[in-house]
Amino acid sequence: MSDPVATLTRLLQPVFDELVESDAGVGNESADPTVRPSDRADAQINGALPLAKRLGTNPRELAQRVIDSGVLADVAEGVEVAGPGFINVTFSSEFLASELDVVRSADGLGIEPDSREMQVVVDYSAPNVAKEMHVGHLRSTAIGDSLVRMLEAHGHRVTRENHVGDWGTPFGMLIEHLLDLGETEAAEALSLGDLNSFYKDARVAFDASDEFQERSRQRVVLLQAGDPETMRLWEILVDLSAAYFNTVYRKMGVLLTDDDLAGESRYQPLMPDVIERLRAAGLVEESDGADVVFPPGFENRDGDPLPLIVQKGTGGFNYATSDLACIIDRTERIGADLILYVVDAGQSQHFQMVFAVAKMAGWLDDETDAVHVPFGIVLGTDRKRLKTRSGEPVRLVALLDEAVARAEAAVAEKNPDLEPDVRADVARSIGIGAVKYADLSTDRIKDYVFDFDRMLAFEGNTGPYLQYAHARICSIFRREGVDRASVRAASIELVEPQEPALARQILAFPTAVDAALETYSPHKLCTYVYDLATAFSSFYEHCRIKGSPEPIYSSRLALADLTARVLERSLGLLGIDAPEQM
RNA sequence: GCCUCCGUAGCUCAGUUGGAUAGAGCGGUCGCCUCCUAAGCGACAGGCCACAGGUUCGAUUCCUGUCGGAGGCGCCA
Repeated sequence: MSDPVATLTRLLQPVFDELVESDAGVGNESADPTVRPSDRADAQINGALPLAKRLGTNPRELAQRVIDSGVLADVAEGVEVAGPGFINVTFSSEFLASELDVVRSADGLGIEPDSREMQVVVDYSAPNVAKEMHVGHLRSTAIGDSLVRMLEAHGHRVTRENHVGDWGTPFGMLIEHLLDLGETEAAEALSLGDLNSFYKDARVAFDASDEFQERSRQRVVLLQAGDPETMRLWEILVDLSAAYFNTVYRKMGVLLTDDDLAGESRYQPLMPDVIERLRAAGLVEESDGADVVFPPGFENRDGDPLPLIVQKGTGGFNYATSDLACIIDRTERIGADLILYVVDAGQSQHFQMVFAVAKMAGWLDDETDAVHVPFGIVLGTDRKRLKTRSGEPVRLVALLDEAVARAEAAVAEKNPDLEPDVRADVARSIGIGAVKYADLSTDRIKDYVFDFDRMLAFEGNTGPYLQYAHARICSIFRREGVDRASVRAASIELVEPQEPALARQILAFPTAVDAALETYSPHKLCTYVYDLATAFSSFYEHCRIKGSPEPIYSSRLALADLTARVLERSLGLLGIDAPEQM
């Protein structure tokens, strides 16, 4: 780990251990040095206070003993005891420069693979076949995509699973509507990406005609029986929808492909086995005609035990059964150590119950964990759930297209010299990046306000600001006629105050990724990148590169290059492009 | 009624597993382009961290309660 704050912790841990061991009376529980970034110095060591309490000594004296150990001499140029016993540390420029040398020669820019390589399954996106993707799918897709990228960067094997809704009673209606339209006409309508009207028309036909309803019910029976002709028709719907989803995914620039499709239909054959195994474990009870499992600790509104229904009174299976089948499949076939469900917060109790039952059945344990990664809803500027004027969900593509169009207009205005085809690419990167960044940059558990003006304002904590910082650096090298790779061996000299500040921010990169991954919160990485871009902008204003004498000139170019690499990598982990000009 | 999540500057949000004087951006006021992209930088103003207790040397952070907002609560997915 190249982060100097982490290095400090590593250096100090033996010192704190020694202090604990030297006092027989306090047990051998280790003491955390508690090193934190500080606004009064580069870092502050807080661990002396609680330890002094345990040892019954004066905290300032203890802090002085920590300093007297001498371990800070190699990394710090300023060390002082402050307040009740804090130790303020200012890193030496030489130490920071040597840490930068380590980072810039490493592919991971400081990121290192986890000691335990895990097989992780990430369940995200999950649109419905023959239904339009809307804002609700934006969050799951963007957050899941970023988590996948971060997990892979940490050396884990990641299986993406797109749990599309491709099964269930609505398909009787959809297939009958397909037949009524005629296969070729229906195929044309669906391939245009107009899934909304297809679904709605089917619903209208269903509501208007008893005969249609009856046909639909018959069709569901045929579908569940695996009737070949019905399956063929069903596959048309699935394939056309998947093709449409792919156009959206390509537009968004996420990793999902057809290989990641793991629809509900895939788990249908596994359902009876779920019931059998639950029965064998003695977990199934009969309640009001349904087969259920009562996980402890859940109650309904009357205070009675709340069941997870695994087989309906009609004999059919439901969502819970399917989720349990998924868990079995993912742990036993894929060998998952960890399963992430990037699904809205409203499903929280459902997942808690499913996981509880899976643990009762022994499908999940300490070695194999399942985690619900919940997120809040997208609000309009009126603070209500984002909808169109007519009250319908906003189509995701409409949202993305408008963001790109607005970005294109802004680029045309701010940088009219850009070649038209370059401009289109840049506008796409900016527009999509702005939408994703707005989604990823706040704590996912909270609802957030979707506001084009804000996310595309190109100022403040937005995607475009970050991309701008990166493009600016690329521009420096273009203007100077210097190849970026050529400065990577140059000696780095940190002179002006903005230079060590930028260095410290660069070195904090792996810590930021760790923190984001620890709680599956991409916004922590967003906060980091924003701080990095800010540190660079400040450096750029105060530390002139062009015309500076050597070795300052090369040093600053090296710092700029490294900043750009970390910016690009960080944005990459968020699934956001870093254009070279804008 | 029970459960979960949320409540921080006028607005939108951070706050790194309890640390000193709570930070950004937008909006407001004021500076900075004969100079590498001003899509920028610097400064000022703006706070009872919803409220009340508790634990602690120390609480925006942990616990309890109250108020306010959102969501969930047996055969939809």
